[in-house]
Amino acid sequence: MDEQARMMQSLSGVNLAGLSAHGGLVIPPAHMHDGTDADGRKQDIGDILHQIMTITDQSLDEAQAKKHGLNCHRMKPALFSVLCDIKEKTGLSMRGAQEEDPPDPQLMRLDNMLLAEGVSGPEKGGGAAAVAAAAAAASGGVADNTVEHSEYRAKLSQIRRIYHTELEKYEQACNEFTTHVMNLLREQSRTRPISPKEIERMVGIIHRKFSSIQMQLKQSTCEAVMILRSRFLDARRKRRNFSKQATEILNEYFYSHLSNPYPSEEAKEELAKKCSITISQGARSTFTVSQVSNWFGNKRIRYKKNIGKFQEEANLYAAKTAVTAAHAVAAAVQNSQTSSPATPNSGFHMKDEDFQLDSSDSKSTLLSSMFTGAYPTACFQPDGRIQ
DNA sequence: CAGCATGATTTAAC
DNA sequence: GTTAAATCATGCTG
Repeated sequence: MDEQARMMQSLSGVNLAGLSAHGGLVIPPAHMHDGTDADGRKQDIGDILHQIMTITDQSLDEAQAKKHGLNCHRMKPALFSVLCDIKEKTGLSMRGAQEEDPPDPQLMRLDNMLLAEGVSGPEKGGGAAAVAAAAAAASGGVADNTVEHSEYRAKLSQIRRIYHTELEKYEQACNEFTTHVMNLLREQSRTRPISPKEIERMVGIIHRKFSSIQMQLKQSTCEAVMILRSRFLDARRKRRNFSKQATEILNEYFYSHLSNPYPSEEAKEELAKKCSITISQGARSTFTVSQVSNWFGNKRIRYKKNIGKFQEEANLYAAKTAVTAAHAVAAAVQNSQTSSPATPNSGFHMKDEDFQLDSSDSKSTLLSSMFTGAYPTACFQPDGRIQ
């Protein structure tokens, strides 16, 4: 502990004779009235100071004996209070520099992240919710309960455990060390002037040191979580094919709206809802609108690029839709009503000008094809010709 | 393992 | 904001 050495250094520089001028201290006049007497006292004080200064150079037993001697010295109380006063004065100048420092922004960032990831903060309940939220956010709102997800959760709780045990260890070590230092200082305060404020300051220093170690722990924990996230929750890396049922629903819509395969926002929501309901092995528990958009975007471009390849699929779904439509018509007829099963929306065209379309609705095309025996092939051709 | 299928992302146009 | 188009990265199959 070089605190002691520093103190001694500061004390050694104190010229007791100049104290009144320097530190505003006044040696009691009783000791000053006689020059010889004052000289003797000065000599005495110098002697005491010398003993204090050299105490560290001596062996433990010797020092102990010297300490005891000094403690019992008749000048001790007076000198002690003088030294305390000097320290108080010098302490004033350093107090300004060592004021409460503002919370470290870096540490705050780390804390916030750990809290958001569910590593720090409340146990399981809230933490798990935060994890689920993070997972959903990472995979574009898809809160799937897949195998990887539970694996992710397991790994995260492992990180969490390590983090907490380490944190506890640090806290314990910090407390132990603080107690130790405080005891040491309290013990020392019997022989050298140590103000409570000084102890407080020392505790602050220790805590800062330990919190910087804690910050390293938090930093590496954050890194671990980031790595885990990128490995498990990056939707792009962990692409999963949609279930057969979901693809079927989407394909049905696509081929029955081949002339205008652009579902509205409501239609997308409807499709997303329908696809979410479908359950099959490895299926997602939710199906987002953006996934529907992605699917239609991919489907349109891929269909357009190679209509021939999709011909068979188109026929298949056309037949399927035709059967459904036929049932609908049959039901309508049976109800002896003349209303049409579908509302044609004519006069549209593809976003791409090259794909100008016929004015007939896909459903009416399908219905008429049922009776002619021909399925609609492509409603839009790559060369832009109307079919 | 190669090659194709497919969901997601990026970029640029509107 | 949506979209087409290109591209990426992974899943699947022979």
